[in-house]
This record gives sequence, structure tokens and C-alpha cells, in this order.
Amino acid sequence: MTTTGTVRDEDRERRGRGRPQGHGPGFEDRRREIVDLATALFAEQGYSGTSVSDLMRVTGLGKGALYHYIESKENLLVEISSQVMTPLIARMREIVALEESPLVRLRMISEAILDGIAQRPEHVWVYEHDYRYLSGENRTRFLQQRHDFEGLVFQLGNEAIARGLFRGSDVRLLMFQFFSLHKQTAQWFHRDGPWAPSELSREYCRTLFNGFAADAASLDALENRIETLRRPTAS
Amino acid sequence: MTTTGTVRDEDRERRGRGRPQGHGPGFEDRRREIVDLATALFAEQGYSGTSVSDLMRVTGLGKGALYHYIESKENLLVEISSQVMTPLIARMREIVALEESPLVRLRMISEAILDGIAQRPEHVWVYEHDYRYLSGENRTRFLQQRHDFEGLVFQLGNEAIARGLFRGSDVRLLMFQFFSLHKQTAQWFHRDGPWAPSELSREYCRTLFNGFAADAASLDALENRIETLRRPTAS
Amino acid sequence: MTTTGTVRDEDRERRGRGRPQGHGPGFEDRRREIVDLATALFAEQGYSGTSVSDLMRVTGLGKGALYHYIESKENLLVEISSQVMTPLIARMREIVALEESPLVRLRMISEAILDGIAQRPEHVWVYEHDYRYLSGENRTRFLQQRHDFEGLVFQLGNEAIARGLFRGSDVRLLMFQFFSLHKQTAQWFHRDGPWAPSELSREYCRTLFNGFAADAASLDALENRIETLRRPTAS
Amino acid sequence: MTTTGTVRDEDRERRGRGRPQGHGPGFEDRRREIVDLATALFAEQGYSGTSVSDLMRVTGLGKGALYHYIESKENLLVEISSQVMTPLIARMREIVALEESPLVRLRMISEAILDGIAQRPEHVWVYEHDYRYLSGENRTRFLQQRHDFEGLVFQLGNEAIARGLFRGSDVRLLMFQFFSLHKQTAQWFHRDGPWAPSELSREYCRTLFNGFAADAASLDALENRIETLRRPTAS
DNA sequence: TATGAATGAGTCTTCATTCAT
DNA sequence: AATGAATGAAGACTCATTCAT
Repeated sequence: MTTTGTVRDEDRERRGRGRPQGHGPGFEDRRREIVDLATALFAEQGYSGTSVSDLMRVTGLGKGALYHYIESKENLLVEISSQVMTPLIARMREIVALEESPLVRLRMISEAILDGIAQRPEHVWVYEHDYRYLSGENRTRFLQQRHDFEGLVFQLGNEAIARGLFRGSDVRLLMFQFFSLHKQTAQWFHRDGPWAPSELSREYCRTLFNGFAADAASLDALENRIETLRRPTAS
Repeated sequence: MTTTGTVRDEDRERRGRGRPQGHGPGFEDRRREIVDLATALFAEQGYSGTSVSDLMRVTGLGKGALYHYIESKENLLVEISSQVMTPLIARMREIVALEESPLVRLRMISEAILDGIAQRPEHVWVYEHDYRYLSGENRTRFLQQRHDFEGLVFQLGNEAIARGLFRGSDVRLLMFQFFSLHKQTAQWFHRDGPWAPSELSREYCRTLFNGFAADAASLDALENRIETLRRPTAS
Repeated sequence: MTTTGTVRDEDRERRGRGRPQGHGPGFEDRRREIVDLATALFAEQGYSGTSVSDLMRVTGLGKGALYHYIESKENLLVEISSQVMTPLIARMREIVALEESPLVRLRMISEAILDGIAQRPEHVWVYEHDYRYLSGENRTRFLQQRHDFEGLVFQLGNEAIARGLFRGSDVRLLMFQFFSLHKQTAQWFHRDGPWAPSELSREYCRTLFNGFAADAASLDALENRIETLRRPTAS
Repeated sequence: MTTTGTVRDEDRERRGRGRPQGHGPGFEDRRREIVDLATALFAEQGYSGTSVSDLMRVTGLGKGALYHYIESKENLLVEISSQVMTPLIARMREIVALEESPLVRLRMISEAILDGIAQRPEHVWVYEHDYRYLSGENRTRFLQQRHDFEGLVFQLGNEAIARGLFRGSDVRLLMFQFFSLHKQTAQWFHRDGPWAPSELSREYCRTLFNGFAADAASLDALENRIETLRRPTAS
């Protein structure tokens, strides 16, 4: 309930802010098309490396018509991140609210993230690289969203530690690993690659949960060998 | 007479070679300083978001003097990546050549990477985000380096699988996880943070090697629960 | 319904072609105006001595608007030479193809060249002086055009020699004289000067054809006197 | 007497103006070397297209040393034109003062010009193309020199007409032809080409003097044919 | 909805020259 | 006689955006 409400608020907020009112029926579809074309370009050349002229070229629109749809270049970046983040955060709130083991919920979040990437790998790649070019309020809102997002995962990490499912390491250290694995996926993921999001998720969680487990081998022999090699070769 | 003759000979000699570049002592140090200042700015605002004027401001140099040192803005990017990649790849080749278990060598590579990041986290962050703005030969060279880099790790991954140390999954899948963990570190690492590279390396390798182990738990119960939850809630 | 469909089809069509350039009516005229203003400046100050700011000043356009029309400064040079060379070469091919004596055809070519100069003396002056600043393909194309141009004249020169109309000197030497006379005209010709192109042409051809004639006086007395004077004045 | 005096004045003027005093013995030679290297570059890439850095490269000198010799880039242009013009004008004054037929003297001047070109074709080419980049006093002085130069030739042209050696056409028209032929020579002349200056001079003067002769054929048949062809093809 | 002309601040870079050493 | 660091104005060109139509 609360969750759903929040989502709606964000939606209304977004609509209220940038998007002009009073458009014909095909407007939203056309806009979406344009955002997707822009995303592909941004992914290839970077946001800063892509000019509005480039966008004219790929959309086939004149300057005026293009601005009619996009309002501003930065707005495209907002839209791109929004298209991935909004549904993802909504989904995450649902998952966190479930009465399941933290591991189950983390596994579900993992899959939700990877689903998001699989559906729009370029979108994710773009805002991961170029959110820096957001300015003012847009930047703040994005960072807040990201912070909320991470907070939800940290919360589950803490629960897992509390229940003895993860070793009592620093939760940040564990969760950074969780994030790292998932975020980087956008860098090499191809829609027509060999792995489905659910498979990747199983794989990642297998790595992480086994690696994080309280009873995971601490690899002492390995570390001793490293220690030996580290010492300056005497004689 | 003799003098004049000598001078002319020297002249001719110098002319023939074309003279290296025409840089005095102290040039390299100053250049290094400038590169570091630029790196900090790039990390903060992005390569494209940083103008040469910004660089003038932080270095306190005039336009001409700045270009005296940098040759071009793009060249800074080349220098930044080179400062990290060149010693890292050299170190990696040494490590790969060692007669140690693949796990030991991967662990050493892990630490080498994290050492590199710890010494110059901003440099790594910058080229990871902005190598796209390299053009032509610079881009090619960078991608080649990266490819070589990854090849060395893949090689060790394959050895580990062959020896039954990692489960016989797709080696790419395993090594992407290895890379993901390490690369993302540059995003949040601070020199004065709580973790030393060696600690991080132990931590990462513990996660990965336990997670990759042939006998790692496959977490069937977890996956079954996920499967159940995936089904549309009928009733 | 139908409407929407139609719009989409048109869109797709337009997108597919990529749209010519995006220029409205009047564009070409305005562009021509600008090229002419630029030509006047180039003639006065030289191509390199004229900055884009100078062009802004004389056209009264802002930087962006100016580039909207010219694409690049070098492109102006291309346009300038093209406006003279293209119609001239076309006309020359017509003339060469006529079944007339080589002298008649050379006389016609002479007049065609001088007509071109008379119509646009500054254009000719400009590219004669500054074609060096053309780069890459533009330069190549220009030199090729010039080579073709000269080839046509050489051909007629050879015919004239073959028919005994010109003395059997080296054809290059004769034709260099032909070119020299015509090319230099752009340097001093003024539209409101005393000579019409047809008059100049008659004058030049009278000089050249009489001078080139097989039976032209070889001025032996003159040459003997010169030879005498050349000897060191002994005594 | 008068002639010699004038030349000396010009020399003193030049020395007084730009060249610094108190240089070592090899200074003038070295300077000459540098001017020659610069000339070759200017001829190839144009004065404006050649930067002081380019000059550093070809001379093998550092910035300071280079400026020690050249004082300024524009000064090179002054020097280049001076090296050709000064001796040429001196020689011309000698020739004009001779008690010979105007044809003999024009023939001698022709050879003097062509000798100048043959000795330094690139120097001539350079100032012919780039004297525009001279500024202020330098420009004025150059144009004055050129005007004097042309005046001497016009004077002889008038004498020739007065004596009935040339037809009573406009002397400017005749002399423009004289200049055109000679000036353009710098454009295609190569030191190792097939023609010596004296041969070229004989050739040019043969063309011009036969062509200018009071009894030269007026080529009426040719002109009639042209007139016929000019008429629109009726029927 | 859509056009494309116009804006003008801003981009990176090169220039000729000066100057302390 | 020579170095190379520094200057800062000027270079050509691109940018995101606005606006009259």
C-alpha cells in the first residue's frame, strides 16, 4: 500500500516537472522512440560526445520538432535514468516488504536489477556513466534515488548478518561487492548474449552467498602462500 | 676558427636529429603535476564536463603555457590511463609467469589491481568512465591494452577450471565477476578509507574463490523458493 | 487512423533518406551573397588574413548563422573556385569539340577565360593566390581540374604546331605564355576598366599568334646586340 | 651616379630599420640560411600557412635563437622580397640608363627579371603571393618598389611606341602583357628545368615584340570567323 | 507538429612574441 | 648565441537553445 502510493507520487512529480501539457495522442510514443534512439547514441559516444545535431540525424527530425519532444538534452538523461530507476525502485520496495529470508529477498532484488539491465542495458550504461552531467535538482534527485536504492540493499545485508547468514564483516564491504557485480553487468551485457537475467542472478548469488557465508573457507593456505611471496626474496 | 667549425658541426648534428622535443629539466615533474590536477577535475566533473579553461584555473597557467605541457586535452586522458595501465600490465605479466597455483596468481593479480587503484583511484575512475573520448589510435591502443589485460586473467581462469579449482562454468562468466568486483572499487575507494588493498584483495578473493569453488553449495533450497515465488500468485 | 498511419509512413520515409540537408528556400541565394562578400574580403586581405570574425562583420551574421551557411571557411574557397572553374571547363570542352581551326578555338578559349575573369575577377584572383590553403580532397580536386584545363589547351597547341601555324617550339613553352597572359589578367582587371574581355582576347591573341607564328621574325639583330653587350666591357 | 646613390640609400634604410647591430661574424650567413629555409617553406605552404614552430623545426633552432636571427616573422617576408627586388631594381636602373634602343633595353630587363627568378624562384613566388601580409611601412615600401619597377618598364614602352617599334596601342595594355609573361614564370620555373633565363627571355621577347610590332598581322580573318561564330545560330 | 534561421557563449587549439636565464 | 617557459589574443568551429513562421 505504502509502496504503491510512493510510486504514484514519484510519477506525478515527474510529470509535473518537465513534460509539457496538452499533447496529441502519439506524443508519448514518439517521445519514447526518441529517448531510445538517443540512448543508443549516448551509449556509443557518451552523453557529452553526442550533440543535438546527432540526435536530429538519428531521429530524422528538425531542430524545432526535436525540441518539441525533448525539451532539453539534459531532460533526456533524466528520462533515461527514470525509465530504469522508477520501476526498479518500486519493485525493490515490494520485495523488501516481503516476509522472506533476507537471502531470498536479495536474490529477488538481484534478479530485478538484472532484469532491468537486460531490458535496457544501454539505458543503464548511460546513466551509470553520465549521471555526472545532470545538474541542479536533476542531479540531487538522481543521487537521492541511488541512495534510497542502496539503503534498501544495506538493510537486507544487515538482516543477513544479524541472522548469521553472512559473516559479521563490515556490511558495506559485503554490499559493495553485491553492487559491483550487478552494476558492471551493464558494461558487457548484450540482449542476444548467452545468459538470461535469472541465470546470471543465480550465478551471482551463488558466488556472493557462498563467499559471504559465515562458514566460508577463509583460505588460510592461500593467504599464507601470498604472505611468503610478499617477503623479499632473501638469499 | 676551430670554435666556429665546432659550433657548426653541433648545429648540423642537432638539426639532423630534429631535437627530441625541446623540454628542459623539471618539465616532466611539472607535467605530472598538471596531469594529476586534471585527473582530479575529470573525476569530479567528467572529462567532457571539464574545459581547458577549467584546467587553466586549477593549474594557474595561461593557455599557451598549459599547452606547452599537455599537447592536447585528449593527451591527458592517454597519460592518465597510461600511468595506471602500463605498470599494472607489466606487473601482471610477471605474476602470470610465476610457477604458482592459478589461485595464488589470481590473488596476486587482484592485489596488484587494487594497489593500482589505491595509488591512483581517480585516475582509474577517469579512464574507466571516459576512455570513450579517446579517438583514433589512442582508442585502439587503449582497447588493445584492456584486451591483453583481460586475456591474462582469462588464461588463469581456464587453468583454475582445468585443475578443478573452479567449477566448470563458462570461464567468461567467472572472470566477468572477477573484473566487476575489482573495477568498481575505483568508484568508491578513498585513500583514507578503512580498507587497505591487501585486505580488500583477501576479501574479494575469499568471496570469489569460495563462490567459484567446484564444491560450493548450489543453494538449491534458495532457488526452489525463488521458483515458487516466481509463479503467479493464484488464489 | 488513416492520418496517423500516413504521418508515420512519411516519417519513416524521411528518416530513411536522412533528409537532404535541411535548407529552406532562399538559402542558396543567401549563401551566394555570403560567398561573394567573403570573396571580396579574401581578395583584399588574403584568405589566411581574413578571419571568420571578419566574415561575421561584413555579413552581419552571428557566428552560428554564418556557419549555418558556409559549413567551413575552407568550403568558401572551394565554392569560389568552383563558381569560376565549373562553367569555364564546361565551356572549354564545347569549344575544343568544335570543328574549327586550332587558332579559332584558342581564340574562343581565350575569350571564355577572360569572360570568366571579367565576371568574377576577385574570385579568380582569390583562388589563384590561395588554392594552397585547400586541404586534402579539396586540393586534389582543384589540382585535377586545373590539370584538365591545361590539358585541353595543350592539345590545341599541339594541333597548331602540327598544322604549321605555330613554330615547332616546345609546346609547353608556348602554352605557358598563353596561360601567363590570361591568368595575370585577374590581378589588374577591373570591371569598370577600359577593356572588354573580347577586346583583351583579340589583343592577347594578336600578340601570341603573331609571336608564335612559324614565320615570325626571329629578331636576330636584336639578339646579336644583346650578345655583344653581354661580353665584359674590355678596355 | 644618381642610380648608385639611390641604391645605397635603400641599403642604409634597410639596415637602419630592422637589423640589430653588434653581431658576431657568422651572423649574416646564418641569417641568410634561415631566410632561405623559411622561403622554401613559405613557397610550399604559404606565409600564413607556415608557423614559427615550423620554422623552428626546419632550422633546428629553439624559439629564442630563431628570434635572435629573424626579429619577426614579417621581417622574413621583407627580407625575401628585398633579396630579389633590391638588386633587380638596381640592375634595371643601369639598363634603363643605357643608350640603346628601347627594344634592346626591354630585352635586357626581361633577362634581368628572369635571371632573378632563376636564381631564387621560390623567393619571387613567395612575395608575389604573400606581399599582402606585409603591414604598415613594410607594405608601403614594397608597393613603392613595385611601382618604381613598373614605371621604368612603362617608360621604355612609351619610347618604343614613340619610335614606331610598337603599335600605338595603350601602353598599359602592352606592358601588362610584358609583366604577365615574366611574373608568371616564377610559378612554374624549376632551377633544373630545360630553359635557361636567356633562352626564356629571347622566347618571350620574340613573342612580345613580334606581337606588338606596328606591322604585325591583325588577324582579320580569324576575328571575322570569331564574329561569325558569335552570332546566334539562326535557322 | 514541424521547420530551419539565428543566437552567442563556449569549445579546443595555435599563434607570434617576450623574457629570464 | 641559445634555451624553453610563459603570455594572452586570436584562430576556426560547435554547442544547446530560441523563435518567428
